[in-house]
Amino acid sequence: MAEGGGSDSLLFLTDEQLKKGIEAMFFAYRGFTADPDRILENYAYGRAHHRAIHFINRSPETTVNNLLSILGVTKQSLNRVLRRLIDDGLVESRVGKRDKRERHLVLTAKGAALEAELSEAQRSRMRAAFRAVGPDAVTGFRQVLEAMMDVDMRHHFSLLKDSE
Amino acid sequence: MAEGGGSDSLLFLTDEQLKKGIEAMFFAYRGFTADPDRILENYAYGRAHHRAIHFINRSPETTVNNLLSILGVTKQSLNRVLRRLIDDGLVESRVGKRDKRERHLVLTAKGAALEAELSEAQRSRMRAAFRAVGPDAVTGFRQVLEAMMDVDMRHHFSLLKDSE
DNA sequence: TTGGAAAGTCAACAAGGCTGACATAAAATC
DNA sequence: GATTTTATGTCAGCCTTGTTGACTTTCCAA
Repeated sequence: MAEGGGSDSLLFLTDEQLKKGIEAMFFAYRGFTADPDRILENYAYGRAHHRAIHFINRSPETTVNNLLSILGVTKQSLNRVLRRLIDDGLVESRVGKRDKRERHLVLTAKGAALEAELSEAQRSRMRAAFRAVGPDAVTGFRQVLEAMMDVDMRHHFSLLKDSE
Repeated sequence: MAEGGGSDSLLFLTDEQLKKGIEAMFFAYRGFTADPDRILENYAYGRAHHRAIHFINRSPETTVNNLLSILGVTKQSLNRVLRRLIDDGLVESRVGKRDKRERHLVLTAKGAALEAELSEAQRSRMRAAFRAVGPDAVTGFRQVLEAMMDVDMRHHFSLLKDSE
C-alpha cells in the first residue's frame, strides 16, 4: 500500500483507489444507459437518437451547429439521425427567422412523449441511487463528474436552466 | 420548483437535479474516455480493445466466459477483438490446466505496456479530479456510482483486489 | 459413452462513428 | 454588386463494434 503519498489524507489518491473509480465509471455508465436502451429497442432507435432528443428537449430551438458542438460528432453522422427523427415526426426543423440558413430544432408532441418516457426511466434509476446515498454523496458525485469533464463540455454543462 | 417532495431535505431529488446528474454522467464519461481514445488511435485499436486489456490486466488468467459476462457482449464480438490482441502479441491465451476447454488470458509484456499507458492516462485525469474535490466528494462519487449499477455488475465491481 | 459446456470460427447484417466531395442558400464582407 | 464565408444537407464509401445464426472441435462429467 506504500504509495509515496506520505500523508494519510492522500490515501484516496492511490492507484488502487483511482482504478476503483475507473471501474465504477465503467459499470455505472452501463447501468445509466441500460433502461433507455431497452426502451429505444421498441422504437428501433439507438443511443444516438436518444442523445439528440435529449439535447433538443433541453434547449428547444437549438441550431444544428450548436447540437453538433454538444454531441461532438460530425454533421454527416448527426444528419443521419436527425433525418430519421424529422421524417418520423419526432423533431421539427424550423428555418431561422433572423438567419434563414439556420435550422431551429424542436420536439413535436410525439417527440416530447418519447423524451419523457426515456427521461423518466433514466431519472428513476438516478432518483433511486440519489435517495439511497443521500444529498452529501450526491454533491460529491456532481463535483467529481464536473472535475472530470473537458473544459468545453463543462461549459455546455453549466448552461442548464437550473444553474447552481 | 414545487416538486411535491414536501421536505426541504429532498430538494436534491427534484427532476431538475436528476437531469443535472444525467448530463453530468454524459459529459463526464466523454472526458473519461477521451484520453485513452487518443492513445488507442496511435495503435489503431478501439475502445473494445481497451476494455479487454483492462479486465485481463485486472484479473490475469481470467477465462473467456468470465470476460464475456463482465463485458456484456457476444463471444463473436469479443472474439474478434481478442483475436487481434493475441495475433498482435498483446495477450496470451493459455489452455486451462484442469479444464483444457477453457482459455486463460494474460497480458504479455507488450500488452502490459499498452495497459500501463492507457491506465496512466485515465488515472491521471481521475487523480486531478479527485484531488480537486477532496476525499469526501470522492466517497460520494463512488457511492452514487455503485448505487447506479445493475446488481450483477455491482458484483463484478466489488471483486476488485482493493475491496473496501 | 454420451450429453452438454467451453471455445472458436464463418457469414451476414446494422448502427453509428468517420472522411471527402459537392450543392445550395443566405449572410457577411470587400 | 461581386465575392467569400457560413450553415446546412447529402452522396458515397470506409471502419469498428455490436448483433444473430449455424457449425465444429474439444473434452469434462455423469
